[in-house]
Amino acid sequence: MADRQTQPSLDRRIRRTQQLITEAFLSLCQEKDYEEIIIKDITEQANVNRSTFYAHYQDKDDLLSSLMNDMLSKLGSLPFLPQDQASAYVPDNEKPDPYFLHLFEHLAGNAVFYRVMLGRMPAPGFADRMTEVIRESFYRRISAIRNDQKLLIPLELLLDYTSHSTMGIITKWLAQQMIYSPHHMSLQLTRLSLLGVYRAMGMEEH
Amino acid sequence: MADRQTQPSLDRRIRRTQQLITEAFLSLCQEKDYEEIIIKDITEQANVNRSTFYAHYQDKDDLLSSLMNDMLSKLGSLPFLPQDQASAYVPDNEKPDPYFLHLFEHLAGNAVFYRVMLGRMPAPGFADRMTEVIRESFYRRISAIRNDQKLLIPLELLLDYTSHSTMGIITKWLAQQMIYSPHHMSLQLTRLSLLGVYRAMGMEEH
DNA sequence: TCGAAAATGATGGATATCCGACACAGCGGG
DNA sequence: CCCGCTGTGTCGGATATCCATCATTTTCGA
Repeated sequence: MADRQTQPSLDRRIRRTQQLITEAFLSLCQEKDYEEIIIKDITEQANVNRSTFYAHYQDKDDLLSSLMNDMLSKLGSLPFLPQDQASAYVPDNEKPDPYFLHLFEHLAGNAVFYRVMLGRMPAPGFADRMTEVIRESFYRRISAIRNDQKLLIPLELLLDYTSHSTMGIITKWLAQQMIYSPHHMSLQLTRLSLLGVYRAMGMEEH
Repeated sequence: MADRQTQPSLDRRIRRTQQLITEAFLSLCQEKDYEEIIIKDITEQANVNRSTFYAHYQDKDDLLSSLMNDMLSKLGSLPFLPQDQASAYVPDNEKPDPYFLHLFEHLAGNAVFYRVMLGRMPAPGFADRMTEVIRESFYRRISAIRNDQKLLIPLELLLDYTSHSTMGIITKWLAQQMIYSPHHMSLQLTRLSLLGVYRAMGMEEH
């Protein structure tokens, strides 16, 4: 079950059922404490037979764990480049970093999930794991553009700084019902990065 | 297939599939002319296998016809009384007639359907059939409260008058994106009725 | 603490839906 | 007119999901 999202030919029925279960679960998480939610609630909300739930998940904890793993996997796979372009990104005050754009679009498209995990619940350790995934993405970003030169700031410190600041912005944005668009948020984060982080990473400015 | 809505124990899979197909179809009707819509479009939009479509409907026309029949049947079954009350309604300037409230709630809950049928398409004869269903409801309403007394206005005229005026209000409301709530609309229609129609029907005023 | 009710986990048989494929019809272009 | 492409209607076999049921566990109130 852990490789679910990597099976492109998955029967549409499976995908549909899992989507129904996921949405029902997240909806219930918005109304009830996790411990209060029972399987019967989920399957009724999802309009799915209870035995079907067990065909996909072992129990409620497995569902939660599966959702978190799936989502963090997607989060960690966000591309650094625009979808229609192969050239490297050059930092620019008027154009959002593509990674940030993908990030906020991803978050917006899964807002209920992230709001529940980071807010209402919150899921144990999820925020930490998410921060780590973002940190890892930044690390891969830096590795792709720096081979030998010495950073202006110790790498570990830089990664901690950027991942936590990014998480802070994200959490606030979600809590405030995403009143700014993903494009706006990614542009602001790009500008904040241009104040120092990009330079610390050794990226040339536009 | 014609008795679909009268089968309370219908397998949830069937209900779910039909709902998916219905929503996909209506969504496409909002974007394309009816003649341009092909079965393949519908099943792709619904994320349902094409053979599944044929398990439920003979063709596109059968789908449309079925939707119209289902909806008009529901429209014609709207209750005259509030859901929590068995006593007769006494006309009152501050309380909406329960029938009107049910009517507008029903319309609001199925706004996409009605907007497509009465606006974007429009479906041949649908408006006339809908008017007839509403007219029939008014007729049943009058029959329930009048047995022997003579109406102030010929019955046929009264029914034509009220059904067409109701339809006019409904069409305008849907076209204007339902900016007023169902409660508001039903209260206004009640007040309009109090200006004369209820009296013509022989109802005592509050 | 006990008992009843509710929830769970599992199972067997039925069925709705899936996929892939085929024959056919319709359409547009050479 | 022929050909290729697309959509349709149909079909057989596979499978995901359904329902009802049962045994067990958990929960809750007296």
